[in-house]
Amino acid sequence: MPELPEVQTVVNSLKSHILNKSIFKIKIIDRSVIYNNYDNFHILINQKIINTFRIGKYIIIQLNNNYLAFHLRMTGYLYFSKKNITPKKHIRCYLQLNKNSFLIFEDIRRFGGFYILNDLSEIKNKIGVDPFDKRFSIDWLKIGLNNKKRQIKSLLLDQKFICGLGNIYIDEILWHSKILPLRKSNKIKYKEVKMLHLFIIKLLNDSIKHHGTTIINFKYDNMKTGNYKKKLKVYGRENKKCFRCNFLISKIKVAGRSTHICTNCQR
DNA sequence: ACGAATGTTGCGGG
DNA sequence: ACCCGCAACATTCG
Repeated sequence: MPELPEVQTVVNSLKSHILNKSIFKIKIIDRSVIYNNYDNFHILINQKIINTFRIGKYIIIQLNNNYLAFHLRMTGYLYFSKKNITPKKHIRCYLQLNKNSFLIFEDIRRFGGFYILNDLSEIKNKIGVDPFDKRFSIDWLKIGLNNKKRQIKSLLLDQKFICGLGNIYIDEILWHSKILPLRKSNKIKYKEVKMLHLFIIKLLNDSIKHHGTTIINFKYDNMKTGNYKKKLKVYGRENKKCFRCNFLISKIKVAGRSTHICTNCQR
């Protein structure tokens, strides 16, 4: 579920609670939550949290000597709590920061987890350009799209190309840009690239302002949900009227993912 | 009641 | 290079 705006929302909500606190205790309830280095996790004890930020869809927690890189995948929920409420069913691990401070990771489907890293190169090497990076320009996007012959939606889903977009925002961005998701990336015209570039930035920013989109599971802080769902134009609106032309929105599969389009005004 | 679907990613195979 | 299907897993929907 969580895409860039949801991940940013989580980072923003955690920051003031966890910054400058040290790790006092680590409880791993489900071993599969650590993507690497399982045996080493005790090295984190007594390290201080000196920063937290986002890279792509990763939540980075910077410590004195290491980084934790959390990925929420579909149903991850990372939040700060003043109480230890670990008997809850889907809690996979937690960090106790001090007597009344816990950083808790819940995950219903158990796909999420974190890496323990010495530096961020491993993460940076496996993802592409962030939409808020200076490198993300119209010309860069044009070259990147036209160098490949992939379905535009499939390419936008590829985190090695652009990191942070996912199924919901891609449907929304393509609707705003009036582009069908099945179009080949090398056939996208300059004018369309300009639209894509504009709406990628605009929709992500708008969504961050609304604390992201909650369809089913996404939560941040203490059970708060995102409000951007109200702004969605196509996602989840199959058989409803297109806000631009009143044609009925249809739902198809593209790149194996549910995809919402207006076949009248997207070309 | 049971198969399908759910916002993610990574892999193997054609 | 690119596309597809499947896998990981738990829950909900039709």
